[in-house]
Amino acid sequence: MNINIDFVNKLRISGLRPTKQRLKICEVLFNTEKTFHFTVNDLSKIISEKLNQKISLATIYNTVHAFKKKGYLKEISMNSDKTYFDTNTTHHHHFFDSSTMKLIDLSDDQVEKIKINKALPGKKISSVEILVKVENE
Amino acid sequence: MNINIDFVNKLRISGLRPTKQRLKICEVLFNTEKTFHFTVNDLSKIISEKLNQKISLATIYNTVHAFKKKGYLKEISMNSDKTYFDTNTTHHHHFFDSSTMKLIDLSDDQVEKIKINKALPGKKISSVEILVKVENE
DNA sequence: TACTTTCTTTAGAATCATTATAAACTATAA
DNA sequence: TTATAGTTTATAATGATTCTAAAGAAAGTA
Repeated sequence: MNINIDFVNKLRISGLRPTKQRLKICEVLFNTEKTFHFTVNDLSKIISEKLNQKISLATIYNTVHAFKKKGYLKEISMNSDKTYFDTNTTHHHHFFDSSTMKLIDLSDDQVEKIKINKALPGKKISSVEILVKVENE
Repeated sequence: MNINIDFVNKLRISGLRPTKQRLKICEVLFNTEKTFHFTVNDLSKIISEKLNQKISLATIYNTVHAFKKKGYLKEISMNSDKTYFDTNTTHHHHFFDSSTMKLIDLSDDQVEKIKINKALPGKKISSVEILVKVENE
């Protein structure tokens, strides 16, 4: 009946209480087939402008960080004054279009296997991410 | 005689006046075999603490940005609250050690050729950078 | 050399993203 | 219920970076 029942469970399983703020944020982030990239500010605007809801900025930060910690969001490595998050948590890469300042997914199978011929003693690799910068031709 | 004569020329050729602040920053950044990674704050500390010189933070920002624009410095793509720069402007990659929060160079020839099987219409690739995150074993 | 123009430096203010604080509120379990 | 631990919130604080506008320095010209 309620589409949110899944989110309630998901949150509970993760040890996060299903508050209405978190459920609303889940709806925005995960109620779509498509994955997408956003900043905290983007998310805040969607909630206040499109949905006419009021969730404190602090809560949005808290929630995004909690979701990231639980593995429901990924932080994207690139330099920008803002931090970008990605609802696609599978292993993948990104294009960054310098002309539009937009990120575009580059799935792992669209990149031929990366082989790194350097090891750091006592360290293990936790991730390998490619950032491909593009610009208008 | 003066080692700085090179920097004076380099700056002039680039259309930047060789001021004493810029020459001092050149010495710190380029007067060594080794390339290194730094933040504006690191650079500022080296100048004030190690060299006992006083260069305004605004000037350091200005200079670093000017050098980056001229291609003498590269900005490193990774998420951090701070912006990292690299005196190694050749095409290369990085390890980021999450345990120590330090960057380590990964030269281009230590990575087997990256092939990307996705093209974005009307866009051309300007760079391909890999960030390998590592942590203690 | 003297003068003029343009560039540069600077301190301090302003901005902006993010985090901390601490009080009010709410979900949950007993 | 009622206690407890987890959450939300407005607001203040922080910290990196940029802006501003005035003083200073380099380069060009006569």
